[in-house]
Amino acid sequence: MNKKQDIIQAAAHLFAEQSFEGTTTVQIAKAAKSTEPMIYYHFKGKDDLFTQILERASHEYFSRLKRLPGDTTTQFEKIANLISLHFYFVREMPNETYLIASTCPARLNDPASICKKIVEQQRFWLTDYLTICLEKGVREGEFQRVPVSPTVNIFIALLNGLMHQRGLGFEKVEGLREETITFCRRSLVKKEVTNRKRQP
Amino acid sequence: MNKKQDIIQAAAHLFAEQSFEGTTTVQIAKAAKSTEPMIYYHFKGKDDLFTQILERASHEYFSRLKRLPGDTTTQFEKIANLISLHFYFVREMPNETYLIASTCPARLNDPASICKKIVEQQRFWLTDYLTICLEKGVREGEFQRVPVSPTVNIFIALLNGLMHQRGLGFEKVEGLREETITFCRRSLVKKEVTNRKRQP
Amino acid sequence: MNKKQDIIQAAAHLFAEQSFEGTTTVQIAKAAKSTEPMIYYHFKGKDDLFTQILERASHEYFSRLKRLPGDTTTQFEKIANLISLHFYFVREMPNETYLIASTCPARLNDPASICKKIVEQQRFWLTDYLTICLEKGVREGEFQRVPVSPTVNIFIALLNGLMHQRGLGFEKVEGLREETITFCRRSLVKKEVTNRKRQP
Amino acid sequence: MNKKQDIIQAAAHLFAEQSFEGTTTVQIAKAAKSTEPMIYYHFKGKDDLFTQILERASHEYFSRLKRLPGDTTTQFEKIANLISLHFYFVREMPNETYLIASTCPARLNDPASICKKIVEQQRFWLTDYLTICLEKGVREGEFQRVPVSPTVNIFIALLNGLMHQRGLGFEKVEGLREETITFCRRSLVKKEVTNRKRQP
DNA sequence: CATGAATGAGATTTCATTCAT
DNA sequence: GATGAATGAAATCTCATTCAT
Repeated sequence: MNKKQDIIQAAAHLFAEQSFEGTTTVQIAKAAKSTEPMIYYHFKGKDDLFTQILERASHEYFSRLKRLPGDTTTQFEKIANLISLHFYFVREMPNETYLIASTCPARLNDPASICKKIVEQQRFWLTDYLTICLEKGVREGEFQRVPVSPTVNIFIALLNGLMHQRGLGFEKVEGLREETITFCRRSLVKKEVTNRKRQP
Repeated sequence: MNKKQDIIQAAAHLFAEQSFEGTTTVQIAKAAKSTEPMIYYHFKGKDDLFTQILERASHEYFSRLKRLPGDTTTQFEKIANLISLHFYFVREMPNETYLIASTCPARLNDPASICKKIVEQQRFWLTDYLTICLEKGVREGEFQRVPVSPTVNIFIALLNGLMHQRGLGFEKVEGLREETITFCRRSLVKKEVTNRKRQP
Repeated sequence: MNKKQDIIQAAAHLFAEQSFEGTTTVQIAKAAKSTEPMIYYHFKGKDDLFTQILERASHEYFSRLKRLPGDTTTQFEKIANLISLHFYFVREMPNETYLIASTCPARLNDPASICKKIVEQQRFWLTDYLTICLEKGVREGEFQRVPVSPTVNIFIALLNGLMHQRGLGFEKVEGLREETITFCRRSLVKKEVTNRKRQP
Repeated sequence: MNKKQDIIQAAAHLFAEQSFEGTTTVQIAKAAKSTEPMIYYHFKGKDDLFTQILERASHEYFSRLKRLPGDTTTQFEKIANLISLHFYFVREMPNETYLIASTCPARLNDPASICKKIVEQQRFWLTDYLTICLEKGVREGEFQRVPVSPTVNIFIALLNGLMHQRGLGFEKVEGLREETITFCRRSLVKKEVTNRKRQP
């Protein structure tokens, strides 16, 4: 179980850095301090290795999404949690995040690929989660009167952009998570409410 | 000059869909209804073809950035223009946008690649543009007191996310551009200012 | 069209000598005085090359079978013709004959293989041809009262055995074709008839 | 001694079905419900396993040949016995028969292989046996005046064809053995003799 | 006897690139 | 400009064999 993990780690790293096709099995073997046949001992092939990496990563990602608390006092807290989750995920699994956000969209044409499944599931889940938040928040007067559907998409784009941090050199920026949340709060939450909360 | 264009178009499309490494010269030739040797007649090689596509695209992108008006009445207008520019660019050159946003980050390790140049230049330019906007806007009381550096990065992430529309299935969403601008305005521009502007 | 023929020739020879799996593409390329990629230029792969060889061979074989004259004066002539045909075929296309007779039966488990098709077609055709001959010959008093079905199978076994000459070292045996025919005539054709024919 | 037998059985079956080269040690191990290292515990290697299978089979085959009664009343009985022997052998050891008849001829080029030994020995033995039978039978007036050498080869071809039953779908044909003998008797044995034998 | 893991050698296949025409 | 054929280099994958336990 040791070598297999090494291979997965090495491959995830290389796939994220060089793309799936741009990474050779020799490179993976070398990076994992193993040999090519070992890859084929543990995996059915390069595709399978890729699939397993993405399956692990997406499993972790979606299980985190599902574990998000449903009983927050405000709707915005839910959105803040969602943003934080993505920041933490990027930090803990940078390679995997990058694979999901970047490699997957490029592979949507192959319907057999897990990529299609992941991207669709992610889109569906985020849309669902955000739609409910926004509708409730607007209805209950917590949020401004924003049009739900486009706003949902703006959030998805933002989260997706944040998942690309690795390629954008955001690692060193301090306080980005908190500020992203604040940025969104200012846009969504009604002024009066915010002020009242902060003033006392 | 006809065939060359065909090749560029075909290649841009395939590179965006399958990544650079995942696309073969045979595929390009076939998609361009031409032959492999023709590719080598017009380009030095696959790398050169890729480079030329990105050069054209980035040239267009940066020249649009540079043509952004510098004499707007408000700072937010500048930001709105920047957002709009990205929406228009994505719509007009979807493949190229995708290449810049998605393929490039994966190729930052190769220092010879234009990718590095483009990504760095883009990051530099956007940072510069947004920093000036935000500092001025904050200083002049148009914007709320946002911390400049993180906010700049949030914008970059958002723009980057928007450039991935192709992979996110945003094509059908109506009014996304306008709503993105509104979303950012609500977050940045001081209420009083906005209200004053709109009320009279 | 030159190199392609060379490859086919070389491959047919090697496949017959060493079996399909026992023959490597390097060997084929070398024997054809060509290179491995050339094989893949002309054929989809080793399987395809094998398939094309067998298709050519079986096409030739079956078209010869179909060209057998139907208007012979005696039924035995038909059988003699069938035997001769196999001798000539073995002599002209020894490798291909060997492939059909020897490689094919070993590949009957793969239903996608042409092998299955060829073997079944051959069996069907020979059975048909021989059954008609024998039934007619028996009915008309030319042949002795032989049970048709087993006799058909004996002929098929005999023809199959003759197709293995290459592996049995029969090349040098003189007069084998004629004697095979005579052997079968003696067994099938009624004495009186034979005598009458020969005596006058 | 249990596992070793399992391996031999599994290997014989697979070799017959897929050829030696087309069968992998993993397949053998799996089919024998054992593991690869077990194969190497019992055999020196794949070659050795193959050799042992063929040695057993050919030993059994040749010892049956040698046990054929030499004191029959007629020469044709000897031939009938030879034919029967092959039928029984095929039925009892179908895989092994197939290996001898089909795999061996394809491996005649490798002089180290037992295949060469078996094929040559078989050919030699059958030629010897049949030649003596035929010469004696002709000389003593039991047989018609057939040319010995070609007729020997016809028999060898026929026996060889019968050994391929497995690949020809003869399993279901009833009475094939008896009819094969009758077929040959009619061709060889003088009418008068036959009649005399049968009439009283 | 038994097995999971490992490996060197080599087989099949792909691909960017070029040559001859 | 254009193309069919060719090729060197390398990528993916397989497999007989062995090691450590």
